[in-house]
Amino acid sequence: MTHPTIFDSMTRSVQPVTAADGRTVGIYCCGPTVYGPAHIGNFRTFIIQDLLRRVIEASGLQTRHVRNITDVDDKTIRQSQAEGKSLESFTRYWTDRFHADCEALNLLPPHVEPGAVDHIPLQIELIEKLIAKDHAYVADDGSVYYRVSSFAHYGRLSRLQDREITTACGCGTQSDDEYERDSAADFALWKAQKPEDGPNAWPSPWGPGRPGWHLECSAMSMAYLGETFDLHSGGVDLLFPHHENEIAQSEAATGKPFARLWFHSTHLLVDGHKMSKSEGNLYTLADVIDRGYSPMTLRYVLIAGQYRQPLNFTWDSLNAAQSALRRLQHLHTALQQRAGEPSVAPSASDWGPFTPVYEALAQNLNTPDALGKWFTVVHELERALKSESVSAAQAGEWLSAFDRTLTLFGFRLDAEPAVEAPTEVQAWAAARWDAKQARDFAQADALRQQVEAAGWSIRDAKTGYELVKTAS
RNA sequence: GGCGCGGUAGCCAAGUGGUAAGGCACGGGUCUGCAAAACCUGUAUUCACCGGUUCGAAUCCGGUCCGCGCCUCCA
Repeated sequence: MTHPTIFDSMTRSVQPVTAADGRTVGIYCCGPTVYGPAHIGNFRTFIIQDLLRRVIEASGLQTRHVRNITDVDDKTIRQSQAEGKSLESFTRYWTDRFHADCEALNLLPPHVEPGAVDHIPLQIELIEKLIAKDHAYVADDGSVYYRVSSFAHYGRLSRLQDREITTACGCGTQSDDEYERDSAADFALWKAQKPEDGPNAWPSPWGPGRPGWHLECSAMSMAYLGETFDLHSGGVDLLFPHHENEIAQSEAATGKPFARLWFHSTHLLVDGHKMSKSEGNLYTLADVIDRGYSPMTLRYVLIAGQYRQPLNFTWDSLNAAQSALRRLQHLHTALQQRAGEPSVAPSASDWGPFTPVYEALAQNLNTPDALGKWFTVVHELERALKSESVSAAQAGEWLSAFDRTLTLFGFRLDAEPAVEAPTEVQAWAAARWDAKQARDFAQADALRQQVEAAGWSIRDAKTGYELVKTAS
């Protein structure tokens, strides 16, 4: 079976995903900061990571998937203060919301999901190591900074040569609270408590404060996956400075290589521009559902582009995805009917006719290619079911291979929840059926129009009819 | 300015040297009282532009134009 590969940002080349121990691939994904609903751009990254994990597991390797929850930083503190809530209850709420969205999108739960607040001592330990090795220094206010100049490899991942903040963006002036640093490129490992932080501070050898953002990922990834682990992942925007800083912190502290592979997914765009909280053009899963689309439809849209290409989100793309998904659902139903009721236990080791689909995914997670190959097979099976006499056993085999493919993509083909039509619409439809049976087609057509004007359409079958809500 | 990604049919999008996958939409057909749904079927002599290499290029090289991302919190 083809071994999965991905584009590694460090070497800028496609590399095989391997387990250093030969069995379990350790994966660390930078998770959400829980101060509001995650947007669909966040979920593009999480879904791609989910897909990667599924492909790795399908290839025969195990995974250990760690994804953190950032539950303390400027934004969580500021927002919880503004709402008069404790940081804990505030982040608890948004963490629960995040989990609900993940479940709806059929994301496999990480094996470990550590939160920054629960790992403060671990982070303090890491800072102490860095200070001891002279990679960090304590500022007058009790903050601790990482000395970027002390780490020779700094910039290797992002390839940004000039670390000084003196670029053309005109933001060369440091803000007031940054004067403590020796160099503008240095970043905070520990932030001393400020009045606006309220009670949100933890004791440390340098006084009360809280950990810097980059630190939690270094501390927790190494704690749960080891000082050197297999794969580190996140959105491209984390490449610099977040991941660069993680490398600096971790490798300076341990003297060992940090992550063996770096996996980054490109941004989701809206109207050709990056979707982000600061741009104010973000959509959430709730927005998508409000417009009448299922979470699976969103999952399809977010998978439809290769992860290294920018993907421009449009509402029309959801329509296309919905139609495509319906076709899959249809084949599934047809296979089930042909296979008969007691379907054979799936032969879980065989992709059957869907082998090219797995192959495409294993090859640098080429989702568009995989989807293309998938529909080619779908078409072939549809034709076979229609024109040839496919045995129940054959259909059963195809069905189990198809189900396996669905799982590989992470699609759940739950039947659309049946929506009850209003009683008056139901009455019109019933009257139309009677008129049709009486061959009073003029009356039947008039009633059909009435029903359609109300937003419903009638699908006749041999022995009855079905009411379906018209797509809005 | 530095670093990086990209420009393929109406839309989305594979394809990195051998003669353009797939999805959506649209046209035709089967079925239907009519429809819908479903299935069958058709649709790019051409891959931003200009040169070059080659028997052969969307694919390689050089140049031009355009879009986007990062360089600052950010998936």
